[in-house]
Order: sequence, then C-alpha cells, then structure tokens
Amino acid sequence: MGASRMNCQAALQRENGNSAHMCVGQDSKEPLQTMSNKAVNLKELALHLGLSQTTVSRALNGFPEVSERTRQRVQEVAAELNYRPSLSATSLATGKTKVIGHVVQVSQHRMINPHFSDFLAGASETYAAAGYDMLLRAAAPEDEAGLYRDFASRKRVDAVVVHGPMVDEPRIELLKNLRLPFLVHGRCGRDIRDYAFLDVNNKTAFETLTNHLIELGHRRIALINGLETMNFAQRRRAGFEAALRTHGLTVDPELMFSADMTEPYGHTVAGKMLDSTNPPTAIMCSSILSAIGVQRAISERGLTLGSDISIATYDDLLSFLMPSDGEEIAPFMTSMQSSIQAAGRRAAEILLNQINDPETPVVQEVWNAKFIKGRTTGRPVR
Amino acid sequence: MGASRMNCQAALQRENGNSAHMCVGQDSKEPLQTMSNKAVNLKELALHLGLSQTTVSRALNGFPEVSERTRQRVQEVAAELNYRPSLSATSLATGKTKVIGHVVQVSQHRMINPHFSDFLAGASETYAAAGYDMLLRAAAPEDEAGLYRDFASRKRVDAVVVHGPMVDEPRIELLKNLRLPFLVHGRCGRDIRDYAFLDVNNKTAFETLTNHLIELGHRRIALINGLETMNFAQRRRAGFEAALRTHGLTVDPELMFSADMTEPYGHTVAGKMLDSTNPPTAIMCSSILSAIGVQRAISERGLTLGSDISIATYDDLLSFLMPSDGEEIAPFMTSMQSSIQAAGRRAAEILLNQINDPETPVVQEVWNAKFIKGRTTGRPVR
DNA sequence: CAGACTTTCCAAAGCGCTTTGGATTGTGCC
DNA sequence: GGCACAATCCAAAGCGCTTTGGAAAGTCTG
Repeated sequence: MGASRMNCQAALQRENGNSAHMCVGQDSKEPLQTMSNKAVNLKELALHLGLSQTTVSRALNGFPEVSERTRQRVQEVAAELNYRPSLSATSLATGKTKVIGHVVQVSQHRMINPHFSDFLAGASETYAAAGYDMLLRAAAPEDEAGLYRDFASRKRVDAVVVHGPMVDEPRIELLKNLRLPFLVHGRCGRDIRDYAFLDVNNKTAFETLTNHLIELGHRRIALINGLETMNFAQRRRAGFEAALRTHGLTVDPELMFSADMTEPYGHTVAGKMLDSTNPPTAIMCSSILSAIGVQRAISERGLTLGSDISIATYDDLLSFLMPSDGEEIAPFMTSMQSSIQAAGRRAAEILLNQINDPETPVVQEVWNAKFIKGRTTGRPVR
Repeated sequence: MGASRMNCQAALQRENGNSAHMCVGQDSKEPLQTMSNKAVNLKELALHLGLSQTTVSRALNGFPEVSERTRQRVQEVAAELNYRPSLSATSLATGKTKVIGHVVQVSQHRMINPHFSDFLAGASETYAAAGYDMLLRAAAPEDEAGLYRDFASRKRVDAVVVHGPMVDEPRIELLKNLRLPFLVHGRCGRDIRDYAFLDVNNKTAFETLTNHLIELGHRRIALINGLETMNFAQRRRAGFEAALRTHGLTVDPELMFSADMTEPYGHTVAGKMLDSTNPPTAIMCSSILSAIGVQRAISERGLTLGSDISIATYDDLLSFLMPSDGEEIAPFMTSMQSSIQAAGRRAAEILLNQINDPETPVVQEVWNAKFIKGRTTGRPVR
C-alpha cells in the first residue's frame, strides 16, 4: 500500500515528463493540437490516483458505491491525463459494442441512394448524441443473411436497422432467431405484430394524391412507382388503385411503371408516355427523383407543367433538394411530404431505447405524410 | 492430458445435443435459418478438437507452424461448429479494429449529400471485400477534432478518411500528431508532400469547361460554385478565372456564386441572373445538382437549353442520376465527368494498403475528369 | 462499548482472443 | 546410438476493461 503510493509518485513524474516531451510545443499556435494526445489506460490512471482499478472504473461509470469526493478527484485526474477507456476492452468485458449496423445493398437496384443516405444522416445524428456509432457494410443481397449472422456471432453490433423490406421478407425471421435486436424501416406484410418498425402510411398517401388529381378532373393518371418487390411500393400502388376504383376509374396497366427510383428512369418513362398516342394528363411518382426526370421530359417537349400535364409525387424532403435556411421558396411540387431524415432520427431513438431497456414493448410507428399543394398540378386542358 | 481428451468427448456430446435442440427444426423450410446459430468460442473449439487454443488460432490464421492435416481438420470443425472469432476480443489482442472511420458534418452546409454518400458506397464496397467495416459518425464541425482524438485514443478505428478538406485544413496536422493513418479525399493547399490523398484535377477540369464555352462564342459566363471555403471549390474557381484571363475576358464578380451545392440554390441563383438586365449566356456549375436547379429555372422561363442559354457542369456520375444498365441514353449535359463512387473504391484501396503495409510510400493520386459534350451547350444566340 | 449496519474500497477472476517462450516428437546424418 | 535440427504443439501471459465477493473502516444504535 505504501509501496503502491510510492510507485504512484514515480509514475506521475515519469508521465509528466513524457507528456511534456511528446505533446506540447511542436507548433504551439495550432489550436487543435492541445495538451496530451498520449493515452493512459485504467491501470495507469488507478496508479496515479492511488486507487484500485475497481474504484476508478466505478467512479467513472457512476456507480453509487464510491464517495462523491473520490469521484470528483477521479474525474479530474482522468480528464487531466486524457484517460479514455479502450472500446474493444470495454465491449469485450460488457458484451456491448455501442455500434448499430446498417447494411447497404450493392446490387444494381437499391444502390446507396439519396433516400437511404438521408435516413442514415438522421440516424447517425441520434447515435452520435447517445455515444453510439453507425457501422455501414456493403453486401450483395444474397450475402445479407450471412452478414447478419456474422454481426450476431462475432458481436460486431448491438442491433441493426433493416432497410428496404421486401414484400416477403426473410430477414425478419432470421434476425429474430439470431436474437439480434432490430428495427425495420418500413414494414413487412405478414406477421406484423412482434417487431419494431417505423413506417409512413404509404397507402393513404397515394390515395390522397390520386384523389387530388381525380378531383381536379384527371382521368388518365400514370404511376411511376419504385420497385414493386419492395413493400412500400406495393402499398403505394394499392393506395393508387383503391382511389381509382373508388371513383369508378379503370386501372390501366399501360400507365403503371415500376423500377428503381432514379432521375433517368422518370425521364425515359415519361418521355415514352408523352410521345404516345394517348398520353396521361397526370403522372404520379414514388420519388422526387423520378419526378425531376419527368419534369425534364416535360420541359424538353415544351409542355407546361400544371396545365398540359400535372405531376404529383411522394417527397422525402431530401436534404440536397431543400433550400437552405435563409431562402423561403414557395413549394414547387404537389406532393406528400415526410422527412426521411427525421425518420432516421426517430428510428435510431426507438432502437436505442429498445436495446437499453429490452423489457419495453416493441414500438411500431406509422407516420402520416403531409399533403402539399404545389404548382405542378392543375385541371387538365383536354 | 488424458483427462482433457475425456473432457473433449463429453463436451462434444453435450454440444451436439444442444445444437440439435436449439437450432434445427423450428421451421425447417426456412432456407435462411441454417444449422447452427449458436456461437462457439475458441476455447470450446479447441476442446472439441483436443488441441490447444494456440494451435487452433494459428491454424485458422494461416501460420506455418501447424501441419496441413491439422489445419484442415481445424477448419472443418470450425466451420461445422460455426466458430467465429469475437471481434472485440481480436481487436483487444491485436490492437486492430478492422474499421475505417468516416465523419459526417451535420452543420447546415455539407449535410450528408449525394456526393458524399456515393463516395461512401464505393468505399464500403472495397471495405467489405477486404473484411473491413465502415464507421460513420455525425459531428458538428467544431467537434470534429475531439472526435478524431477519440478515435485515436479509444482505438475505435484503424484509419480515417478526411472528407471535404477546407482551404486551410487543421485536421491534417491533428491526424499526423495522433498517428492515426488517414487519407484525404481532395487535398489541401499547403504542405502537400507527406500525406495520402485522392483528388480530381479540379482546376484543369474547369479550365477545359470554360474554354469550351469561350470557343463556342460565349463571353458572359457565370459560375455557380460550391462553398469556396472548400479546397476543391477554390481550385475550380481558379481554373475558371485562368481560362477567362487567357482569352482576355474580364472576371465579373457579379457572375460568380458560391454556396452549398443544392438544387434550390442553382434554381434561385440562375433565376435571378436570367431575370436581370444583362444575363449570362452560359452558366457553369460545380455540381450536377445545382445544374438541375438551373435547368428548372430555364425551363420555367420557356428558354431553350443549348441555344438561349448553355449549361456546363462538373458531374460526379451520381448513381441515382445514372440510367440503369439496360437503357442507353445519350449524354445530356455537357460536363466534366469523374465517378465519385469509383473514387471511393480507390480511396479505400489506397488506405487499406497503407495500413497493412505502413512502410510503403504515401500514395497521392489525381484523376483527370473526362470532357463530355452534351446537348446543353451551343453557340449563344445573342 | 459491543453489535449491526453502511460506506468505501480492493484483489482477483473473467471476457475471448493473440503471442511469447518453450517442450515434445520426429527425422537425417555422422 | 547420439546429436542437431526442423516440425508440431502447448501453457501461460498478456490486451484493458467490468464485476464479483469480500474486507476494512466509519457510523449508528441501545
């Protein structure tokens, strides 16, 4: 005990000498390069303090068994010596990694896209605030199962977010079996009861949009949907068709398209329709991206948006399409809006709550997109 | 020794019983739910094999001290029992995390955007192939330094990629001091010698584009640039100005704009210019995104692209703007093209080489963007 | 002041891997 | 047979943290 205190003094001196030597005074006007970059581990810190590792660990982690005075002192010295617990050591000891996994599909479709990345941006903000990190891994769809299995057995992550659920989604069963906590962005058709998800009300959104067009007098309405192997696209189509049927309109397969939601796709498909003998008077899009392509096709043909032809779209409020804070611009496109970035934030929140308190019942949230009347829809001229 | 062998047999039986019990036969038609989800650790695996942990570890990691026969057997049994080394244990022991860090800025500007995410998509592909993962963390710019420090001292990552280098970039010095390997996407003005980077030749690209417009007969050319606090934007502007000066044209500050590269920004700025008394005959953009906004402003005014007004832009070949494999469409915009996703792939490759062989000299690569004559540039009518 | 709690701290045993420094066995050669 | 040497394998000591199961000291009671 006395010996340990002696060691402590000796170590303290050596340490100070060291840090003065290594860290200060190479380029002292550089503000970013502060004191001590040298890392200290728990053992050394405990030595400095003349305390046991147990006590130091507890003091820093807020356990009640340590006196307030000691805790203060520990915190001060820890800050001073720039102590930061090693993450691999911590996670080896606790079994928690403080990392949430996200999987990017690298297939031709669903390549990382602005929808996805805006969601990630939102989520990572929440993670950062809670001391979590986001792990991103690219995978071919056929590898994804193995990847989750890897996540689980190698303890790479504490939980995962399932992106782009398909109509029939095997991943959900898999994750349940692996006992890897997860949240689905979107949802899956059958067996919806027992897992957490955050979704928007896709069906209602597309009913609303379709109704709006019908009320304006449109009878031939096209739908440029996302990939209909995906759950959300399926629901959107259902909403579209329901609205048509309610008004006694026929569902024309010639006017329905489904593919990855890109600008060129919207452009190509709209172009073909506009050049056909019996073009639609309105086009609905599943994404603002394809809507932009449609708009390009329209402007190339010298048609007027909102009278010659109308566009209504789902809008995820993608950040690169949003005006910066200062400028107030009138909403341009008629759309159903819901911020996918906000969804990312909330999804992360739900997931973190879930893993920090596993007893809590699963959260299932469905957001309603907001209808915005813009300048791209109007009465048809014909 | 004999005893250990006995234990091994006993454990083997117990284990088999277990896995049959837990894993098979809950829903045997589900293909994703294969054999054994139960994880086995090294100790158990060694027990099963009747070998020491050392030997098993070496067999699996390809050390020469173990006979080929043994290695075979170890690999087989490891696969059979679904052994996967715990990552936190491995990284605690080796000091390597197999993770590369990327930092997202969450400020108003440089919010995660399609350029950034396409780069990430490329990089994560390379990482995945090499068994690495990508860690994404959101940070306010003022926190970024602390974050790198955290990465270094807590050993969260093996290396980082620096995104969006500013004109004057303190992060580089910091990372050098932290001895955290890094690669810069882009580069930084001064002191360029001693760090790895991957950049495109921004200056030349914008000289080329400007020359093209000048040769067509344009005299009033506008530049809608990115944020000129960023290094790349600075270089682009330099190229633009150099080309003008070479041809004896004056650099008109009224025609130069700088901000985050969004669609609305392009739209707003182009609108203002087009409505002014003396509009430019050509507009250059730093991003296809602002170019799309410019195009919208042009079509709103019923002007014809390529004659009334020309657009030339830098094009990162963003994936959501690319046509899918099948459809061949003629290039639309006149642009300087370079795939930012390919850059992500290559950047990751360089970085991985660097950390796996630290002795190798730093790699500095500058790509030349490719000129594409599209349909958005032509002779000015006035 | 003894006994019963609290309060405050600690030594040591993990967590699951890698790696050091041998020990053991097999082989070739004189 | 004995010796050197290579080929195989192993026990045990880390890596840096958390956590268990006390021990020691301080604080109340009656």
